[in-house]
Amino acid sequence: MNNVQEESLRDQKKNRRRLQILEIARGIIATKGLRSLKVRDVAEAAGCSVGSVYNEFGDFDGVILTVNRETVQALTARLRGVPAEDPVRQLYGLAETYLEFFAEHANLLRSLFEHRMEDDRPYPDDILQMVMDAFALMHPPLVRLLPDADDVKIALLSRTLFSAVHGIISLGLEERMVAVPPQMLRQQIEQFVDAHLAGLGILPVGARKS
Amino acid sequence: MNNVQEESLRDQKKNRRRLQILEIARGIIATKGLRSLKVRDVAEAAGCSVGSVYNEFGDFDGVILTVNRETVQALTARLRGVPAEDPVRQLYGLAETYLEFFAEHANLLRSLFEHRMEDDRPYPDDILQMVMDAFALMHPPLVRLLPDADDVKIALLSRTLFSAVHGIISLGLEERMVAVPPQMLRQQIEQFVDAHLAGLGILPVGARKS
DNA sequence: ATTCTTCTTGAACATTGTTCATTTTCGAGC
DNA sequence: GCTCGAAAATGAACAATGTTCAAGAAGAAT
Repeated sequence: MNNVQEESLRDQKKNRRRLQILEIARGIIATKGLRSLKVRDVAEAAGCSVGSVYNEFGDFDGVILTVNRETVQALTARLRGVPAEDPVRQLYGLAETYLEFFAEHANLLRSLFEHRMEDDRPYPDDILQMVMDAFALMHPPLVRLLPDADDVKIALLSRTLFSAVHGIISLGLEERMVAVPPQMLRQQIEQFVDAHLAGLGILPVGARKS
Repeated sequence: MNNVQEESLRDQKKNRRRLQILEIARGIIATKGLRSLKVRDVAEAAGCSVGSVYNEFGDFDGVILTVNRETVQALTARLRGVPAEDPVRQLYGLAETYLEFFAEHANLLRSLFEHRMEDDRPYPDDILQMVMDAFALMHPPLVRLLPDADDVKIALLSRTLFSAVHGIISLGLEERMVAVPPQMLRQQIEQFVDAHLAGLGILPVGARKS
């Protein structure tokens, strides 16, 4: 069969509109929060009817989930860009990059972590898996730093450590909680990772100041 | 003036109904999640009209916020019950008690941390303050363990550490994320606190095993 | 050009938060 | 006890928003 997608005019329009809807939805979530996302607003801004949104995404959750999927993809791409030469620096870098990304896209991240499905339908597995994979990015550097440790334990440690960083950042950036003044967050994160690595018997980065 | 509240029949009914509404709303949130909470369901279960719910709480957010307020109060009460003899044990106890409480009332805690107000109205200050106070409960034991440290730094450390524990627990208990197998969470938390305290130069609890 | 398939539309419907004129209930003064 | 005014309760109506679907439009196939 001929897989050289000779895209039909119909498909072109469909794809263009799909991207447009997503861009608009993402913009609304990012600027005004998930709770302000309304089907009619999206449809109007995209210049189509509400029915088309449903045609394309099944239901409104479908739009949200697609945005969330792209959010975690963007996050993963950013995290993968952290240099891996030095494992300790890599861990710092992952935490700080997560902080940067979260600060830039706070509402998108909240949509990813806080959105609940209607009824009790399960969250799509692929998104869960991608989040897990992102949180597992601390695994390789930890393996290098703790070569004698059990791999399963390191996997757990990776998720625990990343979850801890996530907690510090997500609460710290929540202006309503004012848990930590934002300008201090980066420093707090650094000290936190520092102390934790020291507790694991790993040399702090201070010993190798550039 | 006579403050010996001789409660009128009217006030009795009002208070009884208020408590009833809250109990029903809390039950629905706890069992089916915040998203399943509907005015009409609450009103019907409480045997009154929807108007009465509005009379008592202003709007529906008022019901949710009142439940959230009581949740953080209950949490604080539980955390205050952690023995304070030994500061290290106290820190462990706070983390484990938070885990217990979160596991028992996961949906109520999620309502507390994830609920967004309509429009952009601010979250009530008193609730924020109570959450902050709860997260500051690690302050006293940390002061005892780090007597030479700056008090402001310890305050930040307290919130950072508690936020980290919160992150580990909230993601770990999120079945949809399956970040950490629940039965291992307690152990993970223990190891986490352990490593972090060690990193701060504090003797691990192993050195003082009972 | 005709037909067939598919997509689009938007009005209608369903659900749910909110309001408010009316009715009911309670308490105070007689 | 009765009456009256204040306060509360009511629930129908309204508003906002997610969802469906019959009818029409647009593109593809012949």
